[in-house]
Amino acid sequence: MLDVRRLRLLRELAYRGTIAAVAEALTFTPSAVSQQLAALEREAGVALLERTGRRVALTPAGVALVRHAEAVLERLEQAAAELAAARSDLSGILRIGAFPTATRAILPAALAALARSHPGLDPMVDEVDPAEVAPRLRAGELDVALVHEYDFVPAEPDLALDAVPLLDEFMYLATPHTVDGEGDAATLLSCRDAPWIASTPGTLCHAMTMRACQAAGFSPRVRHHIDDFATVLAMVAVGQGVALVPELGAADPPGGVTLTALSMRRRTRVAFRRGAGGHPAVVALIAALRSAVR
Amino acid sequence: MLDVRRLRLLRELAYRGTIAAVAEALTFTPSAVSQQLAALEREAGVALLERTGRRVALTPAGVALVRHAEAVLERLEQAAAELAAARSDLSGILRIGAFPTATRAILPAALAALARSHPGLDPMVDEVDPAEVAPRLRAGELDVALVHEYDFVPAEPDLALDAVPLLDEFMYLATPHTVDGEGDAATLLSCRDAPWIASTPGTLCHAMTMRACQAAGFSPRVRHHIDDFATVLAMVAVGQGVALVPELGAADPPGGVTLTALSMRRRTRVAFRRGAGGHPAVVALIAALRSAVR
DNA sequence: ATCGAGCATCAGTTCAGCTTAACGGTTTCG
DNA sequence: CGAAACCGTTAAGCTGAACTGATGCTCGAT
Repeated sequence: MLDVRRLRLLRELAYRGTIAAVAEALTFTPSAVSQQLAALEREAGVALLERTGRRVALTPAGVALVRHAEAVLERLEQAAAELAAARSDLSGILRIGAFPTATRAILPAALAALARSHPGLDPMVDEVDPAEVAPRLRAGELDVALVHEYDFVPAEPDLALDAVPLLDEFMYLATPHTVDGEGDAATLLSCRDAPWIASTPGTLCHAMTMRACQAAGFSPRVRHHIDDFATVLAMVAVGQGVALVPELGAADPPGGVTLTALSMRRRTRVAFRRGAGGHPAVVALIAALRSAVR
Repeated sequence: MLDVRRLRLLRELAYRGTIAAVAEALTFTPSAVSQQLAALEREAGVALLERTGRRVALTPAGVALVRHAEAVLERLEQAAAELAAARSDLSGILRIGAFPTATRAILPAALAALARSHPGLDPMVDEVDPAEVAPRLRAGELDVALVHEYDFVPAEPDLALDAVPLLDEFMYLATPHTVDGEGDAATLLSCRDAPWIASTPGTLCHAMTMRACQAAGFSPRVRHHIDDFATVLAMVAVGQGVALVPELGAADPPGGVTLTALSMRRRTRVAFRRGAGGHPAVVALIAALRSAVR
């Protein structure tokens, strides 16, 4: 019988590309991963890995096996969820990943609701950029995560993960009040020469600002890199630049800031390992999140 | 993550009912099985087994988990089959279970065809009564098995196994020639007072004879217990009794025997572990069997 | 040409899981 | 009603699988 732990390593290799990365993700040494994958190949009787240069790549047989591994792991996840549902007391640790805005705007109310409905559950929050969510969910470092995607930065689908929608927001262009008034509403293009405030490079929000401007036909001149939208708005208010902010980040704008709704939207979803959608803790958290965003 | 080896033990327990039987089937000690199931329960966090008297029974949660175990094991079987199909050379041992008549009437030609088409494959035949096939397939002691079922002895469906039809035969009533002729054709009922020849008690064929007679309204007086149908017919020929024989067992009847076709049928099928239907060795054997029965 | 990154291999160690042995409870049979 | 057979559990000890750490090799980049 094929060893499921080894199949898990193979699946992780399919996502991460190198044995070293798999080892780091699952807190093993590369040596252990290499040995286990070699054992899997011996079991399989077919080459699963191809040594290309100093890396390894999956053979077609390896890719095919990964698909089976996904299915098996999904079903095991489902079984675990059902067992958890069968337990009368819902307790234990629930590791939640969330992007900063959600941590501030949604999670407090959601965790309060969760504590009321399921006092035995022990939520642990990690601030994680959506770009890093998928690997950490797969690796089991997180159980649930809040992620978002922008019109210009669609999330690629992940066979190992599943998600349900939570929130659908407008994006706003934040500009400082000008003394003489602007007459027309601000547009992306009208800000092409203004200094911009974006998030830290490498984050999804940073990519969103860059691509939105590029789609409007220009490359923004970014002066500040700031992740917290409240801070961003404060900077906009004092004329340090313009910025794109989502509805959640613009809930309580300071004076001196004009918010112009754009047609761009941001969709927030709750992601989890495929098969874990029936887990009572996941169900409970989703319910709490929904109640928190009304 | 739930341990699949332990899930396999749980599934086996669902079929066999006692830990001792599971241990024997998988060649462990009862102690090992007990320890592993205890570990599984600890992992699950829910009671899976109920101690009732000196036995154990599955709780509802245990039954539910077995369903997941079936699905996981099926998918693993499928993955193994696909890997085998990816191998250029089809080699290795193929363990075949067959009931005696099939061993004699079908397998020689089938194995010859198999050896021609796949010389690298190493078939090993075990004579196994259909009643014992299911556990041995599940336990992995057999890879493929020829089984049959009679109208009166339907095989109960097994979630862990799959099967494809191979052969559909008439059953014959074998009676000795009488000197004065019988006028009418013999019927089951006309033989109610004759001595009967049946198979060894405990086999499917034995059950078939008993139930067919009971359905006709009488209880047969069994004088001989003989499994080989050629021998049975020889005994019928010398007036030692009457018997029910399938078409395959009556291919070359000796003189002195009258064969009367009945409306009863016997269906022969090829069984294998669910998910292994795509295994190239299984596919090859089924093709060889089909060619052997024309 | 040299250095770093990445994978494979080997030896050593640790721990999960097996066996053996012994015990307690339950059913069955004389 | 007592004894024996059966079944499951627990404790103790041992074996082997799997992980770590060290070493070597190959490829690619500076």
